[in-house]
Amino acid sequence: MSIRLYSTLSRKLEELPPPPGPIRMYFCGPTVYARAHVGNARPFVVGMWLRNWLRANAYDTTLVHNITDINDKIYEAAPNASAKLAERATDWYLEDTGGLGLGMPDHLPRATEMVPQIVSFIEQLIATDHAYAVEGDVYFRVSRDPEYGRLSGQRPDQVEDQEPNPLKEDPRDFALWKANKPDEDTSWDSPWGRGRPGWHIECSVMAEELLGPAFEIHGGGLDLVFPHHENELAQSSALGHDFARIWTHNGMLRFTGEKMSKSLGNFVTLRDAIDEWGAQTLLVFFLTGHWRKPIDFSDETVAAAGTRADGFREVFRNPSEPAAESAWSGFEDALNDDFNTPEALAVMHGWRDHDLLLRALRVFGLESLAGDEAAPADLVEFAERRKQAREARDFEEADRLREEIERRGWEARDVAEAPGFRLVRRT
RNA sequence: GGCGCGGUGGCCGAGUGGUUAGGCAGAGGCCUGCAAAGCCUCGCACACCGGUUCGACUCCGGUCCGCGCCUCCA
Repeated sequence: MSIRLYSTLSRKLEELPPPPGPIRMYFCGPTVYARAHVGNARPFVVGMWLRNWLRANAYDTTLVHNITDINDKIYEAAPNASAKLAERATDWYLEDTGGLGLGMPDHLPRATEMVPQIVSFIEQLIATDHAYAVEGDVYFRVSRDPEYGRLSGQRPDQVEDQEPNPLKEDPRDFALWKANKPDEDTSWDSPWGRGRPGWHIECSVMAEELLGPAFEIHGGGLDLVFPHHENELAQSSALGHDFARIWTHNGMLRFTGEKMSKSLGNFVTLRDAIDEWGAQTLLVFFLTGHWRKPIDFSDETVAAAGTRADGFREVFRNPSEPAAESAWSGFEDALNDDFNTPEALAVMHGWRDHDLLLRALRVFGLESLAGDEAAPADLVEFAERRKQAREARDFEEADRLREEIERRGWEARDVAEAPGFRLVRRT
């Protein structure tokens, strides 16, 4: 069975070419002006998992995940000090996503590293009449693109009115380059004067610089379909580039009934979530929902994911039972069919074969579930004493020791095999 | 107003025109000094109303409800 993914652009499942591809992927990363929240992690996680799965299937893959470090948001958050904030927030993002234990994408380009390429891209758009410069700004001419709206389904004439901007020929036009303003501490030289790139152009440029003018998959949050991705597509199409063939948009993370977002204030930072629940539980949590659907982040749903993670750990504490030769295909089919992780999880729960389970967990960066943490020496000693107490039928002492161990966050289990007990970290 | 997604058993969550999803929680049992873990057993679920069909949770139409985008947003 070949691998298929649902594409927003075609509104249907698209088949990937056979291995080794190549499959080049671009997943939209964050604008760095604050600590990332759990919802921001979803595209990162989905992108890394997809790359893992493709590699497991002998694909040659390249994953680009950008850092947008030039943006209105950053200037607003730190007037005259945006560069410093962007740098710090970039470090946070790398640290927090790194904490998930999934490794890193192949490239993490930053907008500030590609300004010359952005300028040259804009020059080409002007030269072909797809853009126009006015008073130090440059705008994309939406009316030149008869296909504008094909990704999002938005019709330009139906888009709600925006704040009027007298410099624009048409209110739907969007900025490619913005003239430097008083509170903005970063700016670059350009044919149109000092200034900096607009929002969407950096993604077109970073993607094409690293992946070429035509690549396989472009991912990102569902909230980026319009206008961000629509505009990326318009910019690149204007130069005759195919740009991305398959557009994957992950569903939003919901928290307290609504999309988790900084502007609504209903968010939990990724770092806090990792501290509270652990990376493994968080990853299993993401696994419980299909990537395209919204997923609810709540104590109940995350705790349930934690219990599932425990279930997998438990499998490795018990002897491996070889699975049928066909066992893998259920897992494979689930992931090949639009990367259906809830279905894949269901298949995995039936497995008692260590090698097989480990192979599957590896796809999701969860191979660490296979190894138990060693207990502190003093707890091992408690467990030894508990064992002796039990042998002496001093059950009061034995129970006291068990409670002591539990107070320290561990669980004492009596087992038949040597040494007669097992210490398991409680999660 | 425009574009789009969804409503499945206590909760999460796949899926299919007619056969068990799976997990979490809960009940009973085996095991245990008691536990824990594990194993076994247990749930007449598919928002509502019409229609198509021999038969629909699954297809079509409508209604209600929820969510996302149209403004910064993963």
